[in-house]
Amino acid sequence: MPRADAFFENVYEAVRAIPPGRVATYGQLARLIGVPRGARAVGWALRALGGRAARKVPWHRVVAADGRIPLRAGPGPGVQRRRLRAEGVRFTSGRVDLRRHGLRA
DNA sequence: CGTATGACGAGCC
DNA sequence: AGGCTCGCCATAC
Repeated sequence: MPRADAFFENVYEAVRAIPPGRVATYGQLARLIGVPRGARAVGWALRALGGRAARKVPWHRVVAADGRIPLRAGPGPGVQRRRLRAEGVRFTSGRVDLRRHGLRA
């Protein structure tokens, strides 16, 4: 059972569960870990992700609810976009096509 | 212990 | 459609 401070771990675990070629939104992840309104907190957790730990977590598969990539993400939005593209994620007008790559049940 | 901050989201104007 | 404000959650100070 989850410890009280397992929030970050839960976030990372949820992100790790995102298959290549697919993306999830902050709010969606928050919901998966049982905190429906914790989208911002999820962002906090990912931000706390150091470069070292970032190697184990596919943070680039996390985008905003509208499919757009936050400008303050990781090393830079360009990196994230490039990585997603490398996984076959399609972009439409700078936005990820969530209907096609969104995390679905 | 109260205030401020932030890789967000939904609602309103 | 686009932009602004308020609300939520978990930290930092």
